[in-house]
Amino acid sequence: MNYELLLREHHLKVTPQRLGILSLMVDAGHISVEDLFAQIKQEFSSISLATLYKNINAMLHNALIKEIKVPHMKPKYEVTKPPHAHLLCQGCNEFMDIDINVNALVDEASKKSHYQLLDSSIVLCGYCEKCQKQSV
Amino acid sequence: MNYELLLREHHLKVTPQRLGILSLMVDAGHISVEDLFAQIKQEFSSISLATLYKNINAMLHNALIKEIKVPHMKPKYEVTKPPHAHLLCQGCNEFMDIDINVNALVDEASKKSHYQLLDSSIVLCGYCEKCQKQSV
DNA sequence: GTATTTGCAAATGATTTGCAGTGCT
DNA sequence: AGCACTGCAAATCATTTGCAAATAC
Repeated sequence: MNYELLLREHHLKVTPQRLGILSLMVDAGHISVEDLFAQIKQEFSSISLATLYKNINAMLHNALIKEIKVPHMKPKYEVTKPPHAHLLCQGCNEFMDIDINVNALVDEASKKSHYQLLDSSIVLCGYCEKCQKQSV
Repeated sequence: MNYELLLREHHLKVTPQRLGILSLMVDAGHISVEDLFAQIKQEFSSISLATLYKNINAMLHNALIKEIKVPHMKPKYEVTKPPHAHLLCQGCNEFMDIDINVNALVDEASKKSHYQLLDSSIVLCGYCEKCQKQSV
């Protein structure tokens, strides 16, 4: 993925810190501020938390990235993708996208409520295959 | 609703503060810590924020109530109900339950992922009928 | 060259903790 | 009686802000 272009398309100047943030975020899929800071410090030992927060906010503002609020966890951030749902394993904390038909749900909600729906935030919680077996 | 019984069933002692919290939470449907504190102070002028937080955490721990994390807003709390979805209007901040078929979505996700799914957190965002008209 | 971004330090805001006194069962 | 709950004050943690120096365009 071309992160320079991605930043320019969203009217943000290209800086090494921002390229690093995007690259780590894409690699991780979803990442918390804390984890992102720990990882990016390995590349830019001088980066400050304030810079990280400012950049996350700038990217949120331009919808380059999206904040996902997860029950009982710190918020996570992902580079914006088409509507999808998330799965959280309460055993091992695995957190992943799942490709299911979100549209059907949104359409139904829209019809019933007469809302014009633009965005969805869906997290399904439970236990992954591995953790189900271990908990027996 | 019998709040005393509800507390006892969840192994929590009955105190006037807790009865007040539950009553306000049920009346509001969903409420933030801030709003809850403002409202409960009218009844118990001496209640402290620390007590409110401790009680919310105790009730969360026993699954008497549930935390709902809403994009761009402070978390809200509701007394536990059967699985459902939420609607948020980005114009007027109306926040409400919507009765749609969450099961279909959960089943699909479960089949695809082999997760055992126990809980869902669903917020759909957009504009209510009124706000759609006003924004023209 | 100008405007924006960075990194630091300090400020703010939200939530938690420790403790002494009070209330529930 | 004994343990849990309350309220206060202080502590902690996450995030934001102001500012001077550095960087992007």
